Amino acid sequence: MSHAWHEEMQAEIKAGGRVSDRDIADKVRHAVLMQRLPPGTKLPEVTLGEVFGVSRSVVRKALTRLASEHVVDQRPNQVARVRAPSIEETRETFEARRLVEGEVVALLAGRLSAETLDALKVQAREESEAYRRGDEPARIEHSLNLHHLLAEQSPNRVLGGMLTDLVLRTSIVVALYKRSGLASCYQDGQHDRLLEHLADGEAEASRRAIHDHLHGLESLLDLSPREARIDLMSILGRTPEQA
Amino acid sequence: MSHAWHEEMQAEIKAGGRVSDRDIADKVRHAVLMQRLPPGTKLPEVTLGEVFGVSRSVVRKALTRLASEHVVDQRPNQVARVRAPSIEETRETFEARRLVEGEVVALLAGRLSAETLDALKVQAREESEAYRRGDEPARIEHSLNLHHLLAEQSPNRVLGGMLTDLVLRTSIVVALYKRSGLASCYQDGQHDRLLEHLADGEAEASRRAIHDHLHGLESLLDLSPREARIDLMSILGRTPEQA
DNA sequence: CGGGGTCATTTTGTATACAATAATGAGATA
DNA sequence: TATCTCATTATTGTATACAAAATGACCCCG
Repeated sequence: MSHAWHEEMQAEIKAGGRVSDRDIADKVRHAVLMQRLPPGTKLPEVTLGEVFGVSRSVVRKALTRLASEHVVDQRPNQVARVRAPSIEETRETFEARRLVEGEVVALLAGRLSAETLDALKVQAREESEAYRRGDEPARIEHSLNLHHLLAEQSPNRVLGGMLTDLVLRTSIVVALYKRSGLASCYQDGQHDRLLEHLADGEAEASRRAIHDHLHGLESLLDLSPREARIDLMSILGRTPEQA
Repeated sequence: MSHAWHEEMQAEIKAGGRVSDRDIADKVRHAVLMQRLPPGTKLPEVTLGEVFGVSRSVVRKALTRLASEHVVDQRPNQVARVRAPSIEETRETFEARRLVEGEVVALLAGRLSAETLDALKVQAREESEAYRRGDEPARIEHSLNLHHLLAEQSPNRVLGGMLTDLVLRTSIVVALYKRSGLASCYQDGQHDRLLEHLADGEAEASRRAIHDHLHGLESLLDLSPREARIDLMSILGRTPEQA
């Protein structure tokens, strides 16, 4: 674990009251999303416990939760690590998300209340503004909020839950495989177009918009199998940062 | 928890060696599927621990795992219970499964090896035979095996994992909402038809076959909202069996 | 210089003790 | 008789101790 993140967490802890396993999971998940904890990072139970001021029991539950979300790799008798999905899994995650999110927005088209539509627009605008001023963390945050809102609003809650999971997994692999040159994966206007179709009640157009959006996002990644960055890393045992 | 199940488990434990949280989760999951543990059944940690001869630590992990699979309801400071999905959730689960399993079989059409195709046919035949001789538990087992095989063979492993989850959840609600008069939810020949389309490489026909199969299955359930069996049960605090 | 094995260290797995919270039931009161 | 209160009990939440396993370093030997 990185020392910067370490101290940041401890500071936050002092302020608040007790921390639950959910709190820990939230913080770790967020750190992974923000690339503060790169894939392969070890997450020893005692260390995490010290960071958050709780015992291993609570940490273990948090790690188990994160493992069920595919954020962390938890194998028997081994320290948990931030997961590093393969290139193949990345493609499959995108395919799955296209299927599920496409269906969700198709179901959602024309059914959104004015309030939620406004909330979605706010996130889209904030995202675009964050992009313009070069604030990538904020940009990611707002993009995530937008898709998370869509998942929450899904008339089909089961599909909504699956979508929440897929949005998380997609974000992780985007952070992992983003072309090194690229500063951001922002695609101008795509969210706005989706929102228009949703407001107009055009189910199939909404589905297409999401498909295009996700295909575009995937195409911004470096998924060339030759390099096999991850495999090399794990094979060579190069662990980004230890506790 | 029922006493019959209780003793059965203890007997099994004596035979085998140590039990892991995964073992416990497997056994409980299976019992739920087989309706040995009806929805709402309390699952106190100490009791389960005694049954399986382990301490609460292991039981807790097993319960957490089952909760992430939506088999069990685990709320803070309350005893875990076998989940009782609502009628609404039942419909949504079926809808989600149609989407996902439809896509999986479409991807799978024409890509199955002769061996797996044979394995699938074996399960279909065994299911039909179990139905004919009135062995409902065996019938369910083979039907589950068939769909589980499909999920495992999915070229897209992410979709495959989601399908595994949905097959489980569907089975639970089928057990819950099966029309009381019906002895079985077997639909003659539907699995065979699907297998034919898969062998012939007809993706869209396979998708339709699954859709029909699942619509048919759903129509065999008693999903009339007036009765609201579950809600009544939970409101009246009627707990099927205590520990 | 490299391979392999042994031992100390680290880390997880499990059980248990105690604290905190929720469920239960008895008894008093209207 | 119904209901409210409060003590009792049952159950989960958390921390800790010890066992088991993996890790890593070191040394020996080829």
